[in-house]
This record gives sequence, C-alpha cells and structure tokens, in this order.
Amino acid sequence: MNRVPEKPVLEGLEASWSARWEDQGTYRFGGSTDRAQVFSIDTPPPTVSGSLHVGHVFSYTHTDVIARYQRMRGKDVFYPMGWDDNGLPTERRVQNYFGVRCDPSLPYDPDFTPPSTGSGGSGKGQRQLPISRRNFIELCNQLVEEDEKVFESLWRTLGLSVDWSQSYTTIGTEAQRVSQRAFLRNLARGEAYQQDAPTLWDVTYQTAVAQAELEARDYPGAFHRIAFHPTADSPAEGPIHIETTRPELLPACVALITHPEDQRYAHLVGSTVTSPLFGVEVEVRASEAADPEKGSGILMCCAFGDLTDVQWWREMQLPTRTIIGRDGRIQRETPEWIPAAGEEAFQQLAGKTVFSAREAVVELLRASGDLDGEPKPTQRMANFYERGDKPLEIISTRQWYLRNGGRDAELAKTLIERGGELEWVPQHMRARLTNWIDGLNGDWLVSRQRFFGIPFPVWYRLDAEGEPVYDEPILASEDELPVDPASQAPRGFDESQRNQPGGFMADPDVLDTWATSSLSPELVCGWERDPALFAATFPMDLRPQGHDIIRTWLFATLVRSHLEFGTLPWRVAALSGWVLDPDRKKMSKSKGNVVVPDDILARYGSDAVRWRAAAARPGVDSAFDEAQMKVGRRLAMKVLNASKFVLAAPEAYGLGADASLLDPALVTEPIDRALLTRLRGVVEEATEALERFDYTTALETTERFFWDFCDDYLELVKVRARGEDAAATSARAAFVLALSTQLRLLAPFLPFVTEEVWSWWQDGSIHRASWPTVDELAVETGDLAVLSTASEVMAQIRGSKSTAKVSQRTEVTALEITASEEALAALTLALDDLRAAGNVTGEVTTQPASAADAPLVEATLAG
RNA sequence: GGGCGCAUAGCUCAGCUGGUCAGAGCAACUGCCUUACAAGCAGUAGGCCGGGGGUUCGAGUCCCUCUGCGCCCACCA
Repeated sequence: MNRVPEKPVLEGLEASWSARWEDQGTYRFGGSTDRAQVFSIDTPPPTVSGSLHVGHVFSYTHTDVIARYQRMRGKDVFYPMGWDDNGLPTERRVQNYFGVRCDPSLPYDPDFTPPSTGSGGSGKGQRQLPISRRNFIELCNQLVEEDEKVFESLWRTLGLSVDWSQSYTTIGTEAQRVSQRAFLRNLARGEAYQQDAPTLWDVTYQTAVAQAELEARDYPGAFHRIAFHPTADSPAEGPIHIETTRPELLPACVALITHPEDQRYAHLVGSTVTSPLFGVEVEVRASEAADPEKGSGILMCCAFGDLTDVQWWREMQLPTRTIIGRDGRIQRETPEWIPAAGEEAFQQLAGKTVFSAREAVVELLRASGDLDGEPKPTQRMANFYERGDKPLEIISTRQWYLRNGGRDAELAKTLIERGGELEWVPQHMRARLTNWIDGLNGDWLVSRQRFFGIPFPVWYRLDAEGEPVYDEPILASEDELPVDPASQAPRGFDESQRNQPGGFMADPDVLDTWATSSLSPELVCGWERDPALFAATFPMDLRPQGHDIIRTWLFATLVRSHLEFGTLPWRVAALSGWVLDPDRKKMSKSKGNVVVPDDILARYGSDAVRWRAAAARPGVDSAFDEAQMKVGRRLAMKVLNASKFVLAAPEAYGLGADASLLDPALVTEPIDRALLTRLRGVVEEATEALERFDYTTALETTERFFWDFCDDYLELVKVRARGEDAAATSARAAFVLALSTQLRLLAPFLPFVTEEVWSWWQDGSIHRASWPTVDELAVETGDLAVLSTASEVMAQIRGSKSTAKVSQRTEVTALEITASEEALAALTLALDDLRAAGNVTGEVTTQPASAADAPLVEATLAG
C-alpha cells in the first residue's frame, strides 16, 4: 500500500531529505577502480571568505544535475567539494573581522586573543593590531573553518549530491603537500625558475601580481609637458618637450624615445639631453614602438613606468633606475645616478607617496620654468591588481616563475592544441583560452609576498656576509612534505643557524593561490597518495566553472597537468554564465546588487530555485527574476499533487494505482499506449540532451510532457481509471509507468519532491534508481494521434465553455466534430474518455474534412 | 583596435543540419470554488523573427553588410 500524505507540502523537504541522504550515504563515491565506471568532477572550490550569491547557486546546480544524471546512469560519481580558503581574500577578511594585520617581524604570542570578533568589528579608520605571522595564520584557519560550515549547510539545503567525505581545502595539509610536490617537480624539470626582474607590484598588499590577475581600468591623470635640455654637443636648438602623466618618475628616466622616422626628432637620435631638476644625462633613442601621434611624439622612458618601458629597457639594455619602493613611496636616499646638483630636488620627493611626489615635482618644474603650460587632465588606462585599488607599480624583485608558454611559442602552441582536445560546453568558449594564450607576455609569476598561503619548500644558504645564495636553493625532499621553511630548518642545519651568516634563511614567499587551485584534479584524485583512486578518477570527466576564470583556473590547471602528465586534466569543460541583476548588470558586492540565496531558497524551496537555475543554458548569462521562482515552485507542487492523485487510495479521492501495475503488458487502451509511446520519445530526447550537457533542453522536454500529462491525459482518463475492468487497469498501469519515468527524469532537477514522492510507493532512493529507458515502456506502439486529437477536441470543448463563461462542469448536449478521416478514426478510439472528460451527455456527430484542416468542434452547452 | 557572443510577442527565452517555425513560459486580459491541485484550473489576445543586400523554387534558419548590446583581451607617452 502506498504511503501518501493527505496534504503533501514542500516545506521541510530539504531538511529531512538532506539528513536522510547523509545518513544513508546516498551520494558516497563507491570506490570503483574501473575508470570507465567512474564519472569524476573537478568541482570549483568557492572562495569561503566571499559571500555566495544566486550565481553560485545556479552554476553549482548545473553541475549537480549532471552528477545526478550520471549517477542514475549507473556511474560511480566522484563529486568532491573544495573550499578555497587560501590567499588574500581570507587575509583581508581576517583583518576586517578581527581588526588585526600581519607583521612577520613580530614573535608568536601563544596567549593571543583577537581584539574584536566580527559583528562590531573594527571601523575602517581604526588601526589594525599588528600580530605575528603565526598568530595571523591561526586566525585565518579559525575563520575559514567557520565560513566553511556556513557554505556546506547552504549546499546541503540546495541539494548538491556532493560526497562530503571527499572535501578538501586549498590551504589544508594535502593541498600543501600537492602544491609543494608539484612545484619541486616543476623545478627539477626546469619549468620553474627564479628571476630578479621587473614585476608588477601592488603597493597596498605589497606583493607581486601575475598577468592573469591584472585588470585595466580607467584612471584619471594629467599630461605634463616637460622640457629636457640638450647637452652642449647636441644638434638640438632648444629644449625638447616630452609629455607624461607620471612626472614623479622624472628621476628614474633612462632615455628619451622617438620613432626613427619622426622628422621632428630623427636628427636627435644618439645625442644626449639632461633631465630638468635632476640634471641626469640620458640618450635620445629610436624605437618603432614609439607613436608619433601620441603626446609630443617623443617620450621619456623610465625604469620603470610601464610595461613598454620594461620592453625598451630589456631591448636597449638600459640601466635600471628604480626609485619607488615596495611600499609605493619614493626611496629616501638619493640614487647614485643623480648628480650633486639634483640632490636637493630629489630630497623634496624622498619618502613621499607617488601622489604627493607628483605634486612636489610639478611645483619644482613650475619654479624652474621646465613645465610648459599647465597639466591637462585626461583619462588614461592603468593596470590594477583585480583586488586592489591603486595602480600597479613596476618594481624589480626576485620572484619564482612557472613556464606557461608566455616566453615559449612552441609551448604556447602545444597548450592551445590541448585546449583544442578539450570538449567545451558551449564550444565557443574555447576561443577565450586561445586568445589568452596568444596574448601572454611572460611566464606565470607564482610567488606572492603574502602570509596565508602555501610556502615555497625552499631555503637559501647564507654566505659569510649573511647574503643569501639564491643560485643554489636548498630544496625540501618529497618525503618530508609539507614543509614550512619559516619554522623548520632544512636538513643538515638547525634552528640556531636561521638567518645567521653561514646559516640559512627561508624563502619568504608563498605560492600564488592559483598555483594550488590549478592542482585541484591532482589534489582530489589522490595523486601520489592513493594510486588506485588516481587511476580511477584521473584525467577527470568534467570541469565546471565560470567563464570569467578561463584565463586563470582553467588555463593554469591545463598547464600543470600538461607539464606533469602530458595529458588534459579533464575531458570536458562546462562553462556556466553569470546571473545578472534584473537590470542585466553583473552582480557585485560593490554595486550592492547581489541577491543572497538564503532568502530565496527559504521562500520558494530548493527545487524551485534549482528549476530556475536549470533554465539557464551553459555559458549564457541570465537575468535574475524572482517571478520565475514561482514557476519552479508551481512545478514542484504539481509533482506532489499529481503524484498524490495517481497514488492515493480511492477513499482519499486518488486513483489507487501502485507499483504492482508497473507492467507495460497491462496497457491495452490505444490512448494509454499513445501516452507511453510519446513518453518514450521524451526519454530519448532528455537522455540525448543530458549526454551533451544540455540540461535545459532535457528539463524543457520533460516538463512539457509532464504538464500535458497532468492537464490533458489525466483529465481525459481519470474517470475510466476508477473502474474495475481491464480498461481501468490499463489506465492505472499507464499512470504508474508514466509517473515512475517522469519522476526519474525530473529527479536531477527536483531532487527533493521527486524523492519525497518516490518514498510513498517505492523502495530506496530515487537518486540511486536507474535512469529511465525506452525498454521499460515497451508497449505496442500506439498511434500518437489518438492522444493528440482527443486533447485537441477537449481543448475546444473547454474553449467553448470558457467563451460562454460557464463552469467546465457544464454538460455538453450535442457535439459536432469536423476533422479528417484519420483524425476521426483516431478519435473513436478515445471517445468514451472524451465524453467523460468533457461531460458530453448528448449525441456526438462527425463531419469529414480534408486532411489539412485541424479538427473543428461545435459544442452545444446545456442551459 | 583584436576576439567571442547576442538581437524572435511587454518580459525571459526555444526554434539542431533552410520547406506546418512563427512557438513556450511569465506578465496582461476574460472566466471557472471543477471530489488531485485556488501558491489552482480553463481560455483570449500579443511578433515585418534589429535594418539592408544576396544565395535559393523557398530564409528567424545560410552568406555579406550596417546598427545596437554584452563579455574577454589590448590600449598606459
């Protein structure tokens, strides 16, 4: 007997079913060792220090739909969840939450308690308490643990079929081990290297930044027209004016550069000029890269002002003249290349921020008469670190790099080919990877001067003067990983030798967070930790992710896998679009237009939100519209009600169908056969769509059928189904066959209601049931016209009643149907059902018409 | 400036390899307490398929072009 509640509701399904699934291990990976049996998913680890918005809910739902489908297809689904807790976002959150900042020079305080804990927090202007690196990292670990609980709870409410026993974090021990091991192997193969070179530098966070983290933004500035003076032997007749938006870099000028064919300046190439204020002699040089159209056609090249300067500096072997320090201020000591006459001027800038230094230089230039006219305001583009709010400077520092094709055309080509081997959903996203690789201008800078990250497993010997010997780094061995060089001494040394001449020092940096997350497949699949698991899961089947991080996460993962294994890390990359606010603007915290999922989930239910998520096709952005949630909720409600109707006992106004009728042989009536025949087509179509990751089409097809099933078929057949004869059995058998199939087709989308209904009349979880097949519906092929014509005629009867503004219960005293011979023939096979459904009590007459015409119905209504 | 995508009813979108493709849902409107469901049900109206060329017997569907929008990248004197 079925256990059908009297009044089924959606409320509470999330809590009760997610708990049952956890208890019963419904989504546990089964430990298959056969790669062909496994479907493995490289889940994107959300940044736990950030907040989740509906966009996350949508994209994680997309992945979950695929995971559930594959599981029902019989695959052993390997579906872990990771937390990205490593890196700067966490540091920032800890700073704000606890009101502290990391000062690595301070000693560890074991009794430390943070000054504030969140809610009240430290105001913006308030000073943050400096604490040791170790204390800071402890706070990071403490906070991410709390954040991760919140995230997990939301994912469970949403119904993600994640195997929670496979969770990982990007700062955890295993992540450290994998990151350090992969780095050491890159180093051993010559793919990682160290270089002291100009790098993009964020002065706020005081760290180097990689090309992939850049963001070009408009930035207000002003053109300053400044006079350089020819030296005595120069062919120039008067001062040479350059234009710059960065006059404060004047002391760092290493050359003036003009286009070789620019007639205004060509004769000056090779001559020298002196800079105003500072009196530094620089040569005038020529370069094709100089644009005669811009500014005055001749410019000052500084070491360094921008990336073009770096290029010239490299090509022309210009001297390095860095004046900006890591803190973004002009250095205090007058550089040795500034002659005594310029010293006073330089000291006016010393120690100042770029901004103040600029004002000071302008004042000095004005006083000396070297500023031609007033600065002209302009908007220029400047590079920013994506999380920063000050333009990046270029500073020469020692950093670790990983080869990624940015300086090796052959490698770049190979990586583009790898991208070509990958199956992209949607396909056109491949172009973004190709584009990015084509535009690389250097190798991947993987070192960061930060704290909450994975350290390089490297130390350096200190010579007798206490200077590090960078050329011969002391490397950790793989069997001791993970190591923290800041607290562990390398083999052959002891702690007392740390930072002592003749001793050692730790590499102070941490790995870029992408250098860890790019190893997510290695991390979750148990690389070098669990060879059987690795063999069963890697290369993985699916990488779901946002299209905005193709250049970072996708590319970097591809690089690591290519370097380590010479393979793709996964077979398919599925890119999800963004959820935009109702005005089609991208949701972002700063705009304040973020829709938080908790409230939406609570009000409409997870199934409703998932339904809406599944309506967003892969790679396509979709605008958030709350009204859509209602539609999903209505579908979920309908599943409950229609199922109750079919399965409830006649005493409870149900049709009393049950699992004993799950036999196609019992389906004998033509219209019932037509229904199941059509459903076979739906199963085929939905399956085919899901195979190509087109969950939206699968859902639409299924849903369309479901509504027709409810509105037309159930209505047509329900009277007959209450009988006792074979015709009644046929209807009830069709009901349960159709219901069982539809519930399973909907299960990946609406896991809660489908599971709820399944539990009324079936054993086990629907999510472990097998995906429906056409064989289960092996009825003698029915004439689809029986169902479609009956539905059409019924619709017209309803129309007549609606137009007459009478109740649908109104009797039809006479019915005249004009239709083709074929349609009329089909109709006679369902006439009794039609009479019952339309409450047709009078005579039914028919008129043959041509095959081209749609059926025409004339209904005479009682009263 | 380079690349990619989008433009179909008021809104959100389907329309695969060209021939019932002019559709769906939402919103609007008109009705119905109908023994599964009023957080329901039935019905009605709504579109030169962005503009212009072309290919074809035939084009939302293919080609060219223009326009508008979005995204990625480049633009830093």
